[in-house]
Amino acid sequence: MELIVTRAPGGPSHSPCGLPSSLGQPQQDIGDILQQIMAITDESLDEAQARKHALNCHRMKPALFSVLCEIKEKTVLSIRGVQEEDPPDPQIMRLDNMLLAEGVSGPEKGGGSAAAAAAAAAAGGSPTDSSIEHSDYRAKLAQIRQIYHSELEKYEQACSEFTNHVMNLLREQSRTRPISPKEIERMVAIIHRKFSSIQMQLKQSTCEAVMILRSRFLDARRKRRNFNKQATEVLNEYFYSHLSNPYPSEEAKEELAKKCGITVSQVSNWFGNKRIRYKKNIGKFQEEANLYAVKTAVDAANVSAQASQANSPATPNSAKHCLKGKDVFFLVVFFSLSPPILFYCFVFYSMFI
DNA sequence: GCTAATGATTCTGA
DNA sequence: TCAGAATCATTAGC
Repeated sequence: MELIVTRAPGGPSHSPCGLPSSLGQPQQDIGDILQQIMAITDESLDEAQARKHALNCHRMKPALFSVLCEIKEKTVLSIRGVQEEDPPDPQIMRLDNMLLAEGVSGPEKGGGSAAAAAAAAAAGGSPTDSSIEHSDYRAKLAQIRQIYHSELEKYEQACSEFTNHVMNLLREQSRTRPISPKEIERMVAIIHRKFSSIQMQLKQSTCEAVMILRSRFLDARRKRRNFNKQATEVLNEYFYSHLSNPYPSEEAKEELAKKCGITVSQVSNWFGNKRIRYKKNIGKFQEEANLYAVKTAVDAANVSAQASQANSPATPNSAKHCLKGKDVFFLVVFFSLSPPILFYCFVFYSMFI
């Protein structure tokens, strides 16, 4: 690098801009200009503007600028290669994929319908229940989506504003110091990187919110629904009619599940709970046991009566009604008697029918 | 709001 | 692996 500084022949001792045009020695001249540049930051804004203007008009400015360009070029060369393009952040990619899969980012697709449906099935709810759950889930997901997009828009706007501001500043500064377009690009990249870390936090928070929503929705215990009356009756009938061995086989469980409109594991849970609770408090369940014993007996009797009726077509309908009246009677008797007597009553009832 | 009932989960032992 | 036991969380009735 060689800097040739020449004094304007016969020129004034001060430049038209008010700066001393020379100080006798070229080196001293350059040193003075540099000192003035460095001092700009310590000055007030108005003073700095005036000083900037004066420096821009200084006759030594082009020479100094070219030197700075030369130094800058070397510096940039030395750091070139260090600032390579960053590979896409795997964490951001994961978050993006998740948000896309959940329907939070990307096109709206009735986000999480599959999750909602799966959760409804897992909870064993009725179709009506599941549709209510489904719409609830979708509404909450839509809320998350809306917040996410509005925040994202804010960040993007802030990022763009800040980038423009910095670019304008650098362009302005490029008049007094050498700033290449590449440097401006690099600065923009740095700003974007900073903003993308903020964006990542937003994405992470959104993912967490979706996860919480999903876990709440999928947590069957939170959304426990009592089985309907018919299902409970079917299960109780089986339980009390197999009281000596209330352990349904897999086939029986499947059949019960089908009858009750619940899953096999729900049937298993029900029998597990029932066995333990019955064992713990037999007295409490005795009445229920009696009821189902009678019900089973009545059903059996009805089947038997229907069979005999089929064999003797002359039997009048009134007989059937009479039988039903007796059923009621025996039901009353069953409830009013103690369990040991019930057994004999049941035997008597069977014989009588 | 309290309490009993109930479905689900978790832990333990055979 | 399955059943028993304890416990949790929710629902329903008062």
